[in-house]
Amino acid sequence: MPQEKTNHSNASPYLSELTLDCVILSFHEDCLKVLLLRWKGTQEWSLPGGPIRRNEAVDAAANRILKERTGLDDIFLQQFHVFGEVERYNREGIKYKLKHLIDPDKWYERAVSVGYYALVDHAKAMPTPDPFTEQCAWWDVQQIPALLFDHNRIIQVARKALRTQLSWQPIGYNLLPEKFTLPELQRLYEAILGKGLDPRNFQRKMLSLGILERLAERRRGGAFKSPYLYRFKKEEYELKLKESNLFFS
Amino acid sequence: MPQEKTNHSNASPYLSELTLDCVILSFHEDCLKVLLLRWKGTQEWSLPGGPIRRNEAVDAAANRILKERTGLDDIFLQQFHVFGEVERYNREGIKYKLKHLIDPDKWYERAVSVGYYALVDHAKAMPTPDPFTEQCAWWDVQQIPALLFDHNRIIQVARKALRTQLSWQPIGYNLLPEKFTLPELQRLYEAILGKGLDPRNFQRKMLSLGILERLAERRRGGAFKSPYLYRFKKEEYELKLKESNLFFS
DNA sequence: TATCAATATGTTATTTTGACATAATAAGGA
DNA sequence: TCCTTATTATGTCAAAATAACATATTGATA
Repeated sequence: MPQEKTNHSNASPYLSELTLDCVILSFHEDCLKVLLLRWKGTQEWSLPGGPIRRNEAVDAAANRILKERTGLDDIFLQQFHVFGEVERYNREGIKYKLKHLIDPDKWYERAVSVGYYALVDHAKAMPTPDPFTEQCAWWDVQQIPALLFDHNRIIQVARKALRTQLSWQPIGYNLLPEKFTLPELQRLYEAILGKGLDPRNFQRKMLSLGILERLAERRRGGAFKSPYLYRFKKEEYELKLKESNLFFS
Repeated sequence: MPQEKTNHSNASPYLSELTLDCVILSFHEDCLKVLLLRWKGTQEWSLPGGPIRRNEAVDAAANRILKERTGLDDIFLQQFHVFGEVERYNREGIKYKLKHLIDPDKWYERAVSVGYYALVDHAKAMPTPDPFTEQCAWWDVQQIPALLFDHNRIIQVARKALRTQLSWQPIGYNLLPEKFTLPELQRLYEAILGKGLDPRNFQRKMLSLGILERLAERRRGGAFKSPYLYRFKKEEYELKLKESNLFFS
């Protein structure tokens, strides 16, 4: 509902008050990784993100950024929180650190940010910097440095939202390669939940969801018993994603 | 992460691209009610909401609007979705319907809206219109008319989010009076979930959460056996609100 | 005091969960 | 070729949670 105001036909093709930040997660070497960008001429890192075009839906902008930073399309991308504190964006320290890239006088007064998280296949993603940055790399979520803006907090909130999602929706479709083993899936769950799980109980629970298909193939190459390969049953998986209500069946 | 742009020191004290909408719910006569506003000189209804001040956090704005429309403070208010489609706000039909209130030339080009829901005590809320509206009233969620903007959809999404919340968090602290009976609580759950529940199973499950305290008092006045009154144990309730992870205990 | 409507309450079978240990296998090295 | 080692696959049992089900009690009213 609007307050009356002037219709300032802004020349910029971007919204000036709203941005988004993407917590893009992958799973590699048994660790959760998050994609970060290093700003040109600095050692300062931040989340991928950016402004929203005036003719672009917010969800579309999130998909665009995911595509630009990883080359990936058609990925499960979840809004999880709006970061709307007044001082989250415009802080003198940041302006100073980035003044060689952005004129401090042209800094946004304030930017509210919509947080998204995405889960992608580590092997398929092609990390790509944006015009302000010169490096795009995966960081172990356990070893993230101090980031620009409130991005450390955004990652914390995303991880909590992801843990919550895990409790009533399946996870893993985009995070794992098409074929994977149950121990791999278990390690993914352990990485997200931050704790170990019993393999027997894990298998029982996972299989009971009815979203996994065991293949005849096994994985070879390790110095150990060959594990079976599994694949998600796409339809059943999507169905579980949509359901979501557990209480009182 | 900003694109470089001009720092247009906007004269308006409000953000021009971001608004919020509040789905304020209460429970009365065994039905879920939602608070709606009727615009001056029209029969058009919409959700409470509005713009965000430039020096105000988004969550603070939601609390302000809740306070302005109901007189209530300190209520559980939950962000549940960002509505960011390009055409959701600026549609010719709406401009025309409201042209006697807002100059169509001064209409926002686009407004992204953050959706919040709140659960309030029907008896304590004082429905109060805002400057654009002349009536503020409770509507049964089953009987909502066609609303302005995308507000019907916003209510649908809010109700779904609420059902999901119900599955892993307690509900009812602000929705019910301080003292209430188990059948009342059950009817609240039934209204939210849209289905009947078995009273014996409901009681067992609710009591097992450890957030209810049975009082010595009973409610008098009905032509039937006096039900016991209960009260939420605030601390345990807040704890349950914070926990939230159910999967693999 | 009889009736009525709503409330309070308990049992059982089924399902789900959590805790727990061992045998099988593939590779690599002796 | 065989032994070692790391990893995977798998089953049982007790406890807890769930779903399904019906009746006795009470307070007001007629």
